[in-house]
Amino acid sequence: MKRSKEEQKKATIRKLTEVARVHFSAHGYAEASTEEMVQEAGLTRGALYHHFGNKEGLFHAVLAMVQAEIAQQVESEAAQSEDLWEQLVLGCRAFVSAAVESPNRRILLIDGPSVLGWESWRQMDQEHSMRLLHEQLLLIDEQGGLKPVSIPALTHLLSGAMNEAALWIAQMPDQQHALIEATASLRLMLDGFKAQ
Amino acid sequence: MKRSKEEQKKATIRKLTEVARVHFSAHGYAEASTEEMVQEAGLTRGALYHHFGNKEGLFHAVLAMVQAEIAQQVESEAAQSEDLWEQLVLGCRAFVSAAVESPNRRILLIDGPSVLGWESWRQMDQEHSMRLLHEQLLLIDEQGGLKPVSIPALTHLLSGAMNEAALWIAQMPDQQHALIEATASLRLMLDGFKAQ
DNA sequence: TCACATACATACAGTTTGTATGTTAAATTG
DNA sequence: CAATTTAACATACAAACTGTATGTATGTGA
Repeated sequence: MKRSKEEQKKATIRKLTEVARVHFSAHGYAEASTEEMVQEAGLTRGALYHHFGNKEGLFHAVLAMVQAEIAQQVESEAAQSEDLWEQLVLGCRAFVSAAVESPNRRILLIDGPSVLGWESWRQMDQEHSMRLLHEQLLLIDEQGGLKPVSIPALTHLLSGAMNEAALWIAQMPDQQHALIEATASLRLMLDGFKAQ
Repeated sequence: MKRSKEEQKKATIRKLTEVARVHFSAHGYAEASTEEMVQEAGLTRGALYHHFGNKEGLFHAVLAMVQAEIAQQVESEAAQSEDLWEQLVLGCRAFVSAAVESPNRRILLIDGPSVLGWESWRQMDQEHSMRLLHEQLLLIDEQGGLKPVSIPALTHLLSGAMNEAALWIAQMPDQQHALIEATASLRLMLDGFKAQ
């Protein structure tokens, strides 16, 4: 049984990120021990530092995975409608739903900005979910669907609102109901920007 | 020169929190060394652990100070108007302005949730700025000023939007202009909830 | 096939947090 | 007012953790 080096590498990276995702989301970045993670992955810390440089590098890779997953869910959910505005609402709800999930929440919303710094975190977001939000708002604006407003400012406000919504929902006893309430509020919020 | 123990205690706590606030906001929680902080305060780590229990306890005290300061600024700014709705807008702008400031931003918005956990952080917020926001929304609602909406959900959405706005503004080249744009967007956002 | 690169493992050093113990001065009490 | 206690620290130490330097084995290209 001899795997090529490339296969080996891919497998190691995947195993480590998967294990790390669990530890980071369960215990938080600071409390997640590199030693415990590599042991659970059947490796040593040598492998971690070889592939990711340091602990932060591993976290970065995990966050990238989370971001990509969520963005994909948002995109496919938004594609359910033909109407630009309805796409926006569907995408927003999909984002909140995905961000609430425990394998994502802490990594994406709590530790992400703290570990990588807000600017790095934001840049990653720009390449995933936030990009979708921004592009959608631009599309709507092009068709005159928005009141005159700074699109970047609006994008950030909405993004922040949704992030907080996810964290709020996560700790509510009835999450399903909380999601409905948050979505309703979000819809009204969006209405404020709609050109009549 | 003999100070009473109570005076000594107060002075030590104040000195430590002040130094810690600088270190936490400049380097972040994880990179702020307890040894460096107590040295700069002219003490040893014994004093820190005596008064605050651990590093997290010190951070908690610093964050409480930051929260209290900001809440006071929000409250006094909102008091400039008689109109409930205008008070809300003024308070929101004051909050963003205060949260942008570098002695506050990282501690309040980046490291706070990560270090204390979102629920503890949120609970502290509930006792300060967020309480003001929530009460103001309730007041407006009592007078029929709001569309039918879940006030808690709305409170969180707005709070999240403002937090993100502060982080966005902070890294813009022209912060003054960014604050104006964010405030304008926020006003539209609030308009979405206004009963006509 | 032979030199090299890659994917790790191992060993070690440096830092940092937290705790346990000691010390001094103020406060309390008999 | 003397004796005792207690609070505010300082000091010393243990444990954990990250990062780095080095070693090794295996695959790969010339």
